[in-house]
Amino acid sequence: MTTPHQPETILVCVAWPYANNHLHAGHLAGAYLPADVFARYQRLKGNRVLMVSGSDSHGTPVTVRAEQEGTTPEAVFQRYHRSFLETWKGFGIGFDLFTSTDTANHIEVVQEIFSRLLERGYLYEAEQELLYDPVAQRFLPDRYVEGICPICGFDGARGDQCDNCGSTLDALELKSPRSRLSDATPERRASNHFFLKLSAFTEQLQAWVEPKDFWRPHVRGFTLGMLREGLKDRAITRDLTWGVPIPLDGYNDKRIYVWFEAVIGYLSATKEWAASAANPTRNADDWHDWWTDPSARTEYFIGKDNVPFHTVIWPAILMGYGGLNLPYDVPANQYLTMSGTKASKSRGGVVWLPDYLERYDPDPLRYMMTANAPETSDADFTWDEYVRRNNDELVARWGNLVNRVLTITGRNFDAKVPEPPATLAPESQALLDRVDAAFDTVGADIDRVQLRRALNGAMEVAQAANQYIDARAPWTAVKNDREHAAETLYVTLNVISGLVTLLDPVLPFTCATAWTMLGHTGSIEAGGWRRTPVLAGTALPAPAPLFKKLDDSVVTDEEARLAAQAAG
RNA sequence: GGCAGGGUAGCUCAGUGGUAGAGCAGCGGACUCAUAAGCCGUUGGUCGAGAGUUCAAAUCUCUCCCCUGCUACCA
Repeated sequence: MTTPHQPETILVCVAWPYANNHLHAGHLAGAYLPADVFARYQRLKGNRVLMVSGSDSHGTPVTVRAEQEGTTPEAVFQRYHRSFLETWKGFGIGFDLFTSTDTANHIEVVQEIFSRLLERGYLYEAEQELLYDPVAQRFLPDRYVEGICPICGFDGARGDQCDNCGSTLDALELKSPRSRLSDATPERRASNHFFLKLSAFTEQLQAWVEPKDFWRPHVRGFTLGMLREGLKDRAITRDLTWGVPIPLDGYNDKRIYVWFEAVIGYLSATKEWAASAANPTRNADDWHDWWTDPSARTEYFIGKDNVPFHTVIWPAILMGYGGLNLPYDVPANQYLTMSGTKASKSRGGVVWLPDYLERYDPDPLRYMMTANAPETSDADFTWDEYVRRNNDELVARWGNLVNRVLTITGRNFDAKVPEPPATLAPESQALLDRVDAAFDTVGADIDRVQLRRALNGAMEVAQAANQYIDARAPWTAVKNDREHAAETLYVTLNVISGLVTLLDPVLPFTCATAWTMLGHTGSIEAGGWRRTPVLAGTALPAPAPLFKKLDDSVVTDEEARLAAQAAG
């Protein structure tokens, strides 16, 4: 039983992936999957949801990859942008718009924000001394410089940090510095840049974050700690030619840098969507509904490495600009580790998503990553656990429940939903009540982005249904008490119907199949966040298993694949 | 070094003041509709270490140890 409610307006913002490589399992677990589960639930609930993100086409990694391949940043970005779109399709990540930072609209929005912040005195120009690679003819970010650590003497320390002793460094301190791009010795050069006056927002940010007691402890704690230490102004421009141009004369060789510009993508994507054919009203001003109506919720799904940009820098930009909604929540996930090691685009040893889809179905990975999501601490992915969850939980507990009930009904009741008695037995009514109540509890969990708990709550109902069936043994009753069996199957089919909707946010592909096997027409989403009743007499199509049981050889095969990848 | 998160059964993890929990693995049992799945029972933990507060602490305070991440020109 769900209570009627006013539809909410919710913007689901998801991190913008660097378009410099394919996506791996860590991306999915960290941001894209939780965002999609959340958005699917909100749509089922009848809320007005817009889910946006896009490829980050700028940034050093894209440029570096292009140089390594002897091609252009545009070509690199285009290639991986297409890969991302395929990945979303394959895993059912339902963006309303997945654009990129390489659009005229985005550039316009970024420049408008830049100009207003400059006008208001939140940007200022100052000179800074940087390392320049004379061979590659580029200024070097700290981490692209290597040299001898001034603290421990380790040769191979990066400009930002020494991997040997863990010290935080300034690239200018390194002894015998060399560029990681060309091996050349970098030279010092002064350059003028625009700085964002973050220091001006410390108190305002503190007052904003302090009451957010519903934020995840690691997100809120990290943010408050950072504010306590005090914010330093940051340069938001770079000496580059690939990026958003500065909207002033005389800065042709400089660009606005990604960390300032990419977060603005949430706003520019909303504007792009509003003006596009995807918006039913075709009213370009609709972006206001998500950004200037204070009742709208904006939720940001990101990995923990992205927290400062979404709880400090982006809010500061919004405060400086004025009149736009600040983030409601930033449910950042921790990391997904691969058999104990951190997933990394560069280091390998990861499960690449396009590769996964060539061999397996999307729902089992969606399930596994929701059940074991890195919500409070890092979570480990192992193929052993993947196979176990698939076989024990999806196949055995849930898929088998559907299959056994549909099979018994098909064989004994002419493939039609049996007629229940006028009054249901107490245990029958209790089970139906339990499913209906789960819509409130599971829904509340998803709304707070406690997806692990939500999924667990739904799966407990599946377990209760198995217990109910076992206790009432319809396979026996069908021979000596048909009415008893009819009641059991009628009730269980209805419980399954509820479970299909409860599980749909996590398992959209298999739930769509199960939905039709229950004789329902239309979409699950149209049915809403409630148990869609299965009516007596409805014809049931022939059932088929929802999930495939996986052989243990999957574990050894995939582990060998990972090992080969890490070695090669 | 600083900051943050975490350290609970063999494994993956719930559990923020009131007699230690789930799933899996192990062991035993009853059933047989179902992808040999499902169900019942059971073995197993000095809740990282120590001290403190309390009638009572996994849960609050302090110290220490270990793991992970961040430390702001990677985003």
